[in-house]
Amino acid sequence: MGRWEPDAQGRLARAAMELYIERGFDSTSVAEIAKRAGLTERTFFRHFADKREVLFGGSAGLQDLMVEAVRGAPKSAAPMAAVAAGLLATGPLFQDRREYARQRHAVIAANAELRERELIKLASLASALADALRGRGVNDPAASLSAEAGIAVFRVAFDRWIDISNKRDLTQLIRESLDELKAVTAAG
Amino acid sequence: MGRWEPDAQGRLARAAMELYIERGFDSTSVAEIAKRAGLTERTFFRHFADKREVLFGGSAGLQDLMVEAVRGAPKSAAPMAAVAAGLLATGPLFQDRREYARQRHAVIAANAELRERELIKLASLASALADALRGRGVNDPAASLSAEAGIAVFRVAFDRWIDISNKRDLTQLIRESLDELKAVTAAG
DNA sequence: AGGTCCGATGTCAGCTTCTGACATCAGAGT
DNA sequence: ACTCTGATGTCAGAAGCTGACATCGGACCT
Repeated sequence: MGRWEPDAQGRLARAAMELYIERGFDSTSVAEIAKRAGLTERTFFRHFADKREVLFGGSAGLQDLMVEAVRGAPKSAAPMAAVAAGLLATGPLFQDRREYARQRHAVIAANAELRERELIKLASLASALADALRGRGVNDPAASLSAEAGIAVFRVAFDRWIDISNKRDLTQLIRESLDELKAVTAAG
Repeated sequence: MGRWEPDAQGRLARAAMELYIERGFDSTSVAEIAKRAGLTERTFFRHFADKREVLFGGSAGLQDLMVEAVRGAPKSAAPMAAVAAGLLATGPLFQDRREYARQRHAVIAANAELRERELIKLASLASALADALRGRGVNDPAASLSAEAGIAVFRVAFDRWIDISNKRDLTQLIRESLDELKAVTAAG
């Protein structure tokens, strides 16, 4: 046995999530999170840059996944098709996590600061996607626009997937939203 | 003469902008801003919800302008065409403010918290646009997608307008970006 | 075995952002 | 004159976050 209980970061993340759900994000202090995890406030800030970051640890993985899929798309694929490949690659990642996604989504939706953080993560995603497209030889502004449009599609599809009345799977919803975007821009 | 110097809010905003430019956003404290404006810290927070909000006071006006233009678009206009009308309506508002826009943009770009705040303002804009479209009888997800795509276009066009090497006017850049989006989605 | 070093955590002191509660007082309205 | 309002000041304090330094089990070396 080590000097401390193992997985400090995991314990902090779980304690934080519990408290955010129990009493809301604003009403839980870092001191409380640390206490529940059996650690100190200072240690919390060694594992997470700030109180919000607890909820966004997974976003780097999502980004890598999308970027790899864009990179791996057929050379002949049009920019938007490559983006579509990126979006669709994330389906499996969320496959069995709909309930968790919904809880997390509820916590974030209830708080303006968290919504801000989520938006910047998505912006970072869009930026990474645009970079990946440029790596495929796509020029700006086509690269930026395709990436931004792709993220918009992802958001819309994800929100629909989260929606309680909706039982279709994420992949399908992404496809539908892509088609909708195509229809809408063609008609404008 | 009143009990206090007039235009407290304006003085605070100017003092803040000066300091943000001089020493960066992070390195200026609210106490300093208030001191330069000849007021107290507490008064700053009566005029601005937080330290960031100083830079985003105008966004409500922008939003109203866009929404009105979407509402006023011809009944026969397709969703994306109505959005385009909204975007193009903002051209005059920025006509003679390119230098200010550039300074403000530089301050925001240099700081993650400010970028977060900017993103949420744009998201609010997208949401208002989507509402306006629904008011025209456009259903979801077409309304959300058109609005999000419109904001993406606006961002891309605005960034290009800010770009020092670029002398074209905002309206023209918006038109070009709309066409690019159309091309890109049609090809995907 | 003994010694040394490392890295995760603790402790403490401090700054900054932001809020609530209450005081002050010029000017407007009566 | 009297009151009332609203913008500002004053004060105290919670909470987020950071730097500096201490602690000490375990890994690694000799």
